[in-house]
Amino acid sequence: MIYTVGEVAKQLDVAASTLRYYDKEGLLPFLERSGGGMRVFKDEDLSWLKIIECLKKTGMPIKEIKHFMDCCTEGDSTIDERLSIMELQRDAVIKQMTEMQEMLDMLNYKSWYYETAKKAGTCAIHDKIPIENVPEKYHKYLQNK
Amino acid sequence: MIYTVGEVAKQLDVAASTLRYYDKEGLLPFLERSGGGMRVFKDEDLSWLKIIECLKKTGMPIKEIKHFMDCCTEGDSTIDERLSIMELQRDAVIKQMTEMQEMLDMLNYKSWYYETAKKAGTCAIHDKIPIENVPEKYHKYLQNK
DNA sequence: GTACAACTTAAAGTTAACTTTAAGTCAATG
DNA sequence: CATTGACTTAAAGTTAACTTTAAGTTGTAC
Repeated sequence: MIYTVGEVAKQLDVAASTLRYYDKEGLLPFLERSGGGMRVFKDEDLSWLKIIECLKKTGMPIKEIKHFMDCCTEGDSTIDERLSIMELQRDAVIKQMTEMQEMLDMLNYKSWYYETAKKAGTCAIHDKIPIENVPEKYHKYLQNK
Repeated sequence: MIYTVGEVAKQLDVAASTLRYYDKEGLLPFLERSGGGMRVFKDEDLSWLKIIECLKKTGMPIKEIKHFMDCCTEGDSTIDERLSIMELQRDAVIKQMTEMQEMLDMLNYKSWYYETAKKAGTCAIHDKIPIENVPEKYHKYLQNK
């Protein structure tokens, strides 16, 4: 199967203009054109778009993704570098997830805080709750004035 | 203890200009000033900065953070809304973490892919590896041409 | 073969979140 | 009380990642 830019955009839920922009920035070296100059996407190109999406979603800037794609085009001499790029990105994601978990913990505390305030009808309740009534996991968020 | 903008910037590892920008955008309604017009941060203000940081790191735009801070200033009549903001943000973070895990899985596959290519000296090895030698968890990334 | 929707390009515009600049003021030190 | 580093403001500048525009071309459906 082959697809136009609009069809691929719909499949991946991105704007067609975004795919054209990626092409202009050199992210899609695999892309071929029809006789009339239209972009022609093949099924295997969707795999490329998925790895690009993966790098983008994990925070890699367009220029670095281009560098990775340049390595892919260059061939086997860049295997080491590509492995290194993937490992570094994996480590970055693990770091991001660790931070996300910390943020989630804080949001859980804040949800508990406002649930408690809601039941009491006022945030002032939090000046009166004895520490032993605050779940242990939230102790680190309590202010030590 | 009280702190200047520069001291707080150093403590939280952000630029002082960023804190001034947040102030200008209305994110720091708790901030007081010295007689001479200098920003004065108190210890309890750091807790505010931490929740702002949490919302920011989980992708909330400045304008929405301002809205949350406006609610905080308004008082107990906004408890429901603040609870709702926290719960929605928590759900958003859970979604982000799920996606992150998928991205991590793909990066792990790609790392394996390039490790294998590195050992063989060529990416072409991947056309020759029988599917039973590909770890099960990576099967979903294999192209079905 | 003629509509017409979807494609093409280059160039300009948009948005968010800062960052920098310039000109001036504050506050701690010797 | 002068120096000096850190602060103040408003306004302009920066950057990334698109998005829109305008003018024109392609390809499919009737």
